[in-house]
Amino acid sequence: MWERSQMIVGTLPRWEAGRKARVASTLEEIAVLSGVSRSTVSRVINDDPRVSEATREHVLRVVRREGYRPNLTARGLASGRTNVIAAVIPVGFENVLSDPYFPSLLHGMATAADAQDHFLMLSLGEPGFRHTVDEIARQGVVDGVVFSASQTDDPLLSPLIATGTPVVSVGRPDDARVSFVDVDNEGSARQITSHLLRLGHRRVALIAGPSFAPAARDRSHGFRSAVASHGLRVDENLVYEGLFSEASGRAGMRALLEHRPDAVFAASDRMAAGALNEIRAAGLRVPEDIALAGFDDMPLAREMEPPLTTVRQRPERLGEAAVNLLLDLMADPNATPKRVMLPTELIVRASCGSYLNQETLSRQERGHLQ
Amino acid sequence: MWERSQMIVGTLPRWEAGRKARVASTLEEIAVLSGVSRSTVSRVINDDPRVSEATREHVLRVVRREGYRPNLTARGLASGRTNVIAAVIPVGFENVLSDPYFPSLLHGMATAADAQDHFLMLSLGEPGFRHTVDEIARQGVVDGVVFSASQTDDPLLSPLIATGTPVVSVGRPDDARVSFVDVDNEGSARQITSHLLRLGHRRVALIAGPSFAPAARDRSHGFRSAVASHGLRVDENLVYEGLFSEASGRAGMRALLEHRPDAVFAASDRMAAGALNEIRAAGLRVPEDIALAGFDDMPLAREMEPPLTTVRQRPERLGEAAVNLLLDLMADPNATPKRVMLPTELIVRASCGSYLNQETLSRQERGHLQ
DNA sequence: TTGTACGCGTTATCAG
DNA sequence: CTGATAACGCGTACAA
Repeated sequence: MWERSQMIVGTLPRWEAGRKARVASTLEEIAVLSGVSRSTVSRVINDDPRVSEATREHVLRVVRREGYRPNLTARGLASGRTNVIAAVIPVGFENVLSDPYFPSLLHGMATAADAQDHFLMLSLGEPGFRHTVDEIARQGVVDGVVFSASQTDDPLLSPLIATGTPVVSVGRPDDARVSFVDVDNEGSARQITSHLLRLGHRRVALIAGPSFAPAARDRSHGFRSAVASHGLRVDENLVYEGLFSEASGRAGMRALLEHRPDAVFAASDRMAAGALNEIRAAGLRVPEDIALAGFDDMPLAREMEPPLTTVRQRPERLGEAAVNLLLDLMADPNATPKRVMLPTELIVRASCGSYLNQETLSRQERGHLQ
Repeated sequence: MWERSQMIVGTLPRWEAGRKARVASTLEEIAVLSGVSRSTVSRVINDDPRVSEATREHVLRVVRREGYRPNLTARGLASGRTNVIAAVIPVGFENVLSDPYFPSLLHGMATAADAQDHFLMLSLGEPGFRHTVDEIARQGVVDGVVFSASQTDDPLLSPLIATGTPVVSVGRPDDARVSFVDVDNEGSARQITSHLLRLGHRRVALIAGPSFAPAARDRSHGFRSAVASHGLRVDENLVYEGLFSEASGRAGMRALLEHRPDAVFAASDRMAAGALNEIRAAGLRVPEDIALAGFDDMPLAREMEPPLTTVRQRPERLGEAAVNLLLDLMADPNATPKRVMLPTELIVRASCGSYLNQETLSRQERGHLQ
């Protein structure tokens, strides 16, 4: 049963409609008002040192009085730079909804861009859209692009690179020419897997992410490396490849249970959540029967029962780092591709059983819980 | 206990560094290549009818062959319009994280903007940021602004309006001069309250949103209007003003329980979730002892136990409508302020007890659940 | 129907 | 240190 409220389109009482504040709005006007040439005003605006302190102060006074702001379009045409960078987020809409990763990432990018006097243009890059990133780049509207795809061989990337526009990828892309920022997926996975092994677990299973995603591959490598360095063999029966989703985590756990793991590392918190449900459905307990660990430290991780041991990454920092790297690249056009790896934190909670160690728990609570 | 993985900055192997594809990139070049004047090419690009079919086809062929794209900066300078609109989202970062409202809204705005050949510039408008919206507008980088604030008397709004830039607000603002899009908060609240009353509840309580928010005020009015139209008096002991947050919902419910309500309408799903927790903590059941309804239809609403009866609004549609209205306004500069009200849907789930009516349940399931 | 010429507001390159 | 003046790439009256 449902009802619709109707759609209403109306008109508001007319006010003092858009009375535009009268301000001097061109270099020329400021020049006349302060009795110097356009060029001098331009120099003042751009902090060019070749201006006497006296005229600079005088001109600045007029500029402030008139509330003058340079027209960025004209500046862009003359200088060839627009001070606009694009954020391309070609991920399905579902993903954006289910997880605060992208809002955080965007927030970080917007913060860094603003701090460096740049503007951020949003491009979703979805299949049905008319304007693709490379087109936008070729129309000269942006000076550079931060590219954040879920599939790192995204079809939008190649044409974009071909335009010669500086690009930074968030997450390691397949194409080795592009600079990128990323968290240390492999090292982090090795670390959390080692944590499970040090707690005494010997049949540690892996619910991996999709192998087409570099991040997933890196996490799998970290897992294997940790198992090997503890002198164990990786039992391929204890490895399942999922899709980062809760459903695939659940399916993976169902498959793995036959092989009696005593611990599971899921390469995403969502898959860990699915695994937990399946473990419960099988009548087993976490962490008493099976220890569980995830990756991402989504809000979900803290709210799970028991709270999930996981790897914390900070999407906001990724966004900031991506923009800063991009601006570096833009400053030095023929720089070599660069990469920036951001640190992660291992967040130990109850799901892996280490809460049995009281000292560990209290340190954890002081530092990171809640 | 936690460990940090280290930050790594490295350099990638140098590839065929940024080989920029060679393309004809100005009107002039195209003109030469096709043996006509710049103006003619310009006319072709802009679909000016005053071009013979023959030359049009010829020029278009060259344009396509050369992969020419007009420089939007130059076009902007010449035409005075940049085809860029700004999305201003001056809400705390926490809000963006906790709820898919803003990602949805942005998605809708991006979709509509792209469909109409416009670009979307993101401006968070947070207190610490250097570049405020009005400044951006005055620098001529955007043709119009969609403003989506939580507080509708946001200090950014007045200076923005003073610039004369077309503005559309998402949600009714205090300032009557600005056009806006909104959902019918009052009508929807009246509808869901009536639903509770029709189910036989007589002591229906309200957990309202903050009175500084027009949406909250409108929902409160709708509630009161429904109660009155059922011939009842509003018991002010059964009204609590919260902050839309879960914590305030919980606090509100604690206060209301003393006055023995048999139903509660919370003006947001988050407050409803808080209320549910408090009801549980008091040893009462939903819907047997107290019926519960919310507003928003966040994903949370479907996942609650019991699932929450609520009002569905579609932030994505709001975003599309806002952009479309803005473009209308931009096309007609001295238009009067307009408003667009979007429909909502009453989503009936188990939390209000109407699941006792089997017919209602099955229709609901067919149409809207899952 | 097509071409000429000017203007949009800035930056950058020259002379002075 | 300052001031002309030429780009920047495109739109658009106006003329042809």
